[in-house]
Amino acid sequence: MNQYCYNIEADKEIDSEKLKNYVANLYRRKKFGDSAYTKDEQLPFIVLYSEKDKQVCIKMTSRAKKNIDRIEDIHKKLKAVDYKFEPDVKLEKPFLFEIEQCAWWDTECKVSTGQKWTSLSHRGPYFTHLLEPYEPHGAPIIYDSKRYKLTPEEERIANFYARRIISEDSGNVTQKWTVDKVFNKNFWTDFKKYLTPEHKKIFKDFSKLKFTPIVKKLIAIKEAEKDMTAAQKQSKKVKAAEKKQDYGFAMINGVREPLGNFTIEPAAIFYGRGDNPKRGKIKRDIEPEEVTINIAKGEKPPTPPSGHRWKEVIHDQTLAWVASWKDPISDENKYVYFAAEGQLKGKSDFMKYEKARKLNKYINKIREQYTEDIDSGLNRLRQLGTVLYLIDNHGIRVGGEKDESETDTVGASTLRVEHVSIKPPNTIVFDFLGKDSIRYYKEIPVNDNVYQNFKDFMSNKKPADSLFDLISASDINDYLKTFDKDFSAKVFRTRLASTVMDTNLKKSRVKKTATQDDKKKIFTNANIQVAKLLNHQRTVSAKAREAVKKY
DNA sequence: GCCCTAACTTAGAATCTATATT
DNA sequence: AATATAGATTCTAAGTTAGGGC
Repeated sequence: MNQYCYNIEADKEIDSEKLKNYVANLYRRKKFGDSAYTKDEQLPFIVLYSEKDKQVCIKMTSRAKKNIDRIEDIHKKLKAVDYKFEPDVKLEKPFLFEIEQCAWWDTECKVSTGQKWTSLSHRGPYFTHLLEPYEPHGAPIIYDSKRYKLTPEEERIANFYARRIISEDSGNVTQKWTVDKVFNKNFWTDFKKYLTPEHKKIFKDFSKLKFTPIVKKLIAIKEAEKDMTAAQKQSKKVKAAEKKQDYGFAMINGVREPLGNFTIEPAAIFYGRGDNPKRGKIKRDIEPEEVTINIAKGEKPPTPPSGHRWKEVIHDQTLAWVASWKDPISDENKYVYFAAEGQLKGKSDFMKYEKARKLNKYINKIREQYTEDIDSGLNRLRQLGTVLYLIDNHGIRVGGEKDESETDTVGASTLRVEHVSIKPPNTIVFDFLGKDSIRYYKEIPVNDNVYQNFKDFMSNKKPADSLFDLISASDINDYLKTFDKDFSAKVFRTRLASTVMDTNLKKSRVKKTATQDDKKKIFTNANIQVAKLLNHQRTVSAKAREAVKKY
């Protein structure tokens, strides 16, 4: 992180801008009577002020070792007088601000199941729409060749659509949503709810609405940002960093850890994947009144934005989240969690691989069992065995039940007759949309029993009928629980991917003479093998995406 | 027991940013 | 200096599953 902070001792209100400037000057050589730095000798840093922590911090924008050495050298030179900003405002000695790492593999930091934490405190989530109110730009919308000035609220929503037009015109996006009928219909239905009664009367037909002036305006704003002075750019960086400093961390079990997403999702267009029937709808702003806060008992609950209150404050030690609200589009809960590098996520990631390791020990036994079941006299068992065969050998997700308001995608247990075809003598062709509507197309050779089962489960059924009609995801998981409580369908996918990675990486160990470059190639190749198996889109860049598509 | 959903993991798309190239 | 590129980061949608509630 390379950030150093000073605690502030003050008896009066602090002029934070003045203080930040004072601290910045400590890191400019002039302060110590030396000759001024040349342009490229200047230290790359920004200065942050945190009201919440009563701290002022210097944060490096480049992590180069030589810069850190120079910073530390300056700290050694600081004298008592340097710590005195004003008669009543003093700084304490600077300390290295680090994300404290709690070793989750170590007993010291053991998070027991059930109880996730013993102490928990935080600043509460950030509400962009309340804390950074929308500033209208005034560009009009065109309806039937006439210009209409929008209210700030109308304009804000129109911006969402205009921004999408800009992204699509840039050619760097994969979807052309603005020409999609359902997307436009959903957007228009919701946009009307934001229009004033007068505009609603005039704007009758979405296809007659033109966003061109707004598009132009937004592009101009972006261009202007590029032309900002260095100082303006710097001040933008400082603002973002200060926000993160104040809202982006929480104290858990006495350790300061970063949160993953500390802003409540702002209003936006809902971009569902594939043929999600809700694509294009407008996701509205969430108010503090809808947000539940989870914090330790006895800890002071965070202050909501002024004029607002929280829906509820709870103290539940079995939960890993800090704030939650209901998403109005999906009607499902959204959460503010800790970032991946923290103890909770670290620990559960560790346990995930431990489960995969355990499964690897049992795998032969389980294979023996389901191979026998594939050939069972009971149809239900034959289906269970066949689905497990797909999950185990081909990493296909188990697939849960879905209703009509969701995208029609499937997994192994929810495959329908229309998703498979048989290719004699022994090949099954899979062609279906999986998670995120990613197409899964594979021709898989199978043994006689599996082949026969597919034939049987397809016969006398309509294309839209379920292939494995006697079982569901929970049956698969129940079946796996008979081997061990830690096993579930997803553990197979983790085990399979880990095994493929391991096998491929071992190739680099075979040749002791392998160069760094060779190793890199082997690693890249191993990654590709895993991605192929798991049917992942390797979204590295637009160009790579294109290449993958062609392939 | 079974159904439902809260809570948690996984993942693609878009955007940002650092660096290489011209 | 301007532009191109690739890798990192951000954002949030879409899965899975344990366990609560009947």
